[in-house]
Amino acid sequence: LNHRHRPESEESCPVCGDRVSGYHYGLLTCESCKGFFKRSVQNNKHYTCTEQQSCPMNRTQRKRCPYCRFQKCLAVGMKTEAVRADRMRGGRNRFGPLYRRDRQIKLQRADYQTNLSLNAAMSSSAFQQCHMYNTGMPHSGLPLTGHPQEKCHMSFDYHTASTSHAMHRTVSETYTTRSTQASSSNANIVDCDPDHASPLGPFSSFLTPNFLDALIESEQDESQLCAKVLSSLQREQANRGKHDCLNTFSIMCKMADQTLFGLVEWARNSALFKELKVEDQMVLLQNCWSELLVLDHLYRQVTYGKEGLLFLTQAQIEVSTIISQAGVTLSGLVSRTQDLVAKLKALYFDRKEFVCLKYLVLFNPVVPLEDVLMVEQTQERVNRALMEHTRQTHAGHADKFGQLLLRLPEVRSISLQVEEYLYQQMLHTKHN
DNA sequence: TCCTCAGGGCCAATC
DNA sequence: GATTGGCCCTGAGGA
Repeated sequence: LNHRHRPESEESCPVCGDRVSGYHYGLLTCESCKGFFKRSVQNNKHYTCTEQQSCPMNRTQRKRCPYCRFQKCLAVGMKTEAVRADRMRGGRNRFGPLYRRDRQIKLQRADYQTNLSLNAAMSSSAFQQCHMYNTGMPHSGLPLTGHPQEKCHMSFDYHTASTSHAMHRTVSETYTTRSTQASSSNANIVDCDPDHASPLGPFSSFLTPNFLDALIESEQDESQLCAKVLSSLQREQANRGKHDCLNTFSIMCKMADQTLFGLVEWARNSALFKELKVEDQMVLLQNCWSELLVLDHLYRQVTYGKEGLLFLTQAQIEVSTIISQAGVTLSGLVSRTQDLVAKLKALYFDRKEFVCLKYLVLFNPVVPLEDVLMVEQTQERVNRALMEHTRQTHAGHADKFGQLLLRLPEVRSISLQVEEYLYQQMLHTKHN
């Protein structure tokens, strides 16, 4: 058999969904995207998108927009530095160990999947089984006895990445290669794109008086985010077949999974965040990923949720249903979160305030950083912007600024409980 | 020493 | 003429 048709080729390409032919430039992709990525980097291509820079990417439409295709290649983790500048053929590159680890992870995941299928068949509680699997840690193949805060440097995998460990993996792996490649082809391509060029650099828009407006403008479109999460769920369901439907908890976990990727992308695309060194970016993200996730969930509930219902993309799930199905810890978490949602609703929590809180959580100077000053200054600027915004838009509610800041410790507390819960599940599943 | 597999190149097909 | 994508060649590293 040709090596391009190994068992792993059963997987679909994270860029276009076509059949995977092997590891190419950092992860499993199809032959077509491999070639496209290679040509783009070798020829230093800079494409432009005639639409909204969010063109659909699948086997039939991948040729329509090279800009979106290349962006997707980068987003899923293809590494420009794996394209050889000297064009030397054959041999191995320095990603060999990464590919080996990734294979091990996939093997372990397959083992877990098999075990869980057997367990599920013997258990009366399908919910419990599915919920343990979908919290995702066991199949990540990471050390199970380490401290929760232990930093893991595992391979980047757009499809398998889940929850906390995967977050560390995502942050670590995505950044490791960039940090060592100061003159990466990726940077060249983006920087020389006339559509992205700015005489003052990427930070220029934040030198304007409308600091908060600049922050909001750089935010991802909410409907596109929802569409991404939804299409991911649909893909997942399509892969499972009609007799193996995702349950409520599975859906929640999958959504959290996708949301995490969205949040990492949000941070990485932020002009303020890009000003930091890669090492600092990693430290900040690893420090606050769960808070960002909780905050994102809260905002969604405040904006779209209804009384007694949990908003999940396009479906409303009764909170009481989740609490009745979940264990003590999880139902407690859901209740605490819903309490906080009620408080934020009472404050008329809006999108600009949500964005400010996200930046305040991200730019947290508590953790050890090289450029603490920049992080502190950003936090102060966002603080001032939030204060100014609440003063202008809620003149009758003098203390709104203070009330919003008081919610952050609660977010932190819930996020720590979420992490703790996930690690418990991880250990529980391992022992079983 | 042989085998593996992820690089690059080639070229017919397609745009 | 440019781009795509499937197939083949190459060669470092592991067994």
